[in-house]
Amino acid sequence: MKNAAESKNKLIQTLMSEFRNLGYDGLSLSQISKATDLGKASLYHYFPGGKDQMALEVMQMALDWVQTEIVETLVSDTTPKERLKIVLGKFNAFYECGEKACILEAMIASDAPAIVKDKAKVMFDMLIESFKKLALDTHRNKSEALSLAESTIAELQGALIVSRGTQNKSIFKRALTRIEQNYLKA
Amino acid sequence: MKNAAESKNKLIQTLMSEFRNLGYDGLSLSQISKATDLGKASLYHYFPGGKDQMALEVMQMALDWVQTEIVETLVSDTTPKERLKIVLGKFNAFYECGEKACILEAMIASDAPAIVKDKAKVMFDMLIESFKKLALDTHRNKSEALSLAESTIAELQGALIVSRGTQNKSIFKRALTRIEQNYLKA
DNA sequence: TATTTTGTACCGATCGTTCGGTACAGGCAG
DNA sequence: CTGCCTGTACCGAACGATCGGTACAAAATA
Repeated sequence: MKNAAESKNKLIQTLMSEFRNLGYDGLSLSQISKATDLGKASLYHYFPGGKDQMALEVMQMALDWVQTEIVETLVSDTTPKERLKIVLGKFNAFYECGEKACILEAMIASDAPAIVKDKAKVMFDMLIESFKKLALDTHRNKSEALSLAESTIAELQGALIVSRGTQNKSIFKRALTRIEQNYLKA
Repeated sequence: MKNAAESKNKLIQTLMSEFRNLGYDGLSLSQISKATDLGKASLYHYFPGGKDQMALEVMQMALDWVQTEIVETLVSDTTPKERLKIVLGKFNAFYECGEKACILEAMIASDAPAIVKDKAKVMFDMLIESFKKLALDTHRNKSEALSLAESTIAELQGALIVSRGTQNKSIFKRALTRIEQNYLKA
């Protein structure tokens, strides 16, 4: 059945949304059960490894998304300016203009299992590495490129937190604008 | 007794350290009991309001620190360059070169009580406002000053997360350097 | 019928919290 | 000085609730 993989995908997406809202510890199995309209038995049918596996599969889906939507775009063969614009648009959609938190931050900040945090580390490294490549395509030397890439990811993550904390999503919007300008200038 | 207030201060500092590590949900009363060498019942002597009150008093201490150490420095009468240097040094010390998380982020990311998150919002607003004043003292117009201030706080918060997530504190160090340069240039 | 999916009823552990109490110090009356 | 009183500091034990997780049989689907 083709529908099986699809419905599990939907399931994981729901889990991701919940984890992003509440973090690893903050999200209980009862809440998951409500959010997914599945009894605990059903949840353990799909995720025999329990909560850890749920978090891990959520992270794997996030990793796949980063790989196909962000990394591949950033190393594609269009102009740097265009690559950046596309990627920032995808971020804006994924974070819903700054209203939804980042799953990486949600896991890093809580005391999620080490294996989950390791996935987050891999993703951060991937992101920095691919933004560094972008920066290298805009007349930067290695050191400047690294700094610009790190600045990009940090501003993104930071803006999400501050936007959320102050309930002011224009902060996130301005951060995206700044990131774009950082690559265009000089 | 003057000693009483002092020991409670120490107590709150310990709580802050624990909350920063694990977030609101991740930190249990049993862990607090161990970390403070106080029985759970004793904790309710100091904090009749329970865990909520503990988090709230931690946030109040953070707010006082922000007010006296950061805001007051940023609006003092030395040169902008010097004010910035002092403040960044204090951040670097407080976050232990990027190894310790921010209490604001820890609370915002978890599902802490609304009253706790409100305190975080106040602090974010204070921080942005005072960095904006600093930016206004360096030939910026209002719009640029706001953007620079938001960028400062976002990079700070973001660098903390990325540093922690990748276990690479040089990321935090470079972020501080970038922040400094952002104010010095243009 | 064979397999996948689910509801129900549980489990031990831990959650945040409260109760009933002890130990001890300072103030005050005799 | 003695004996009593009161307040602060603290703790062991237990509370009800919920945690993450399991066993198993009925139900749905193929």
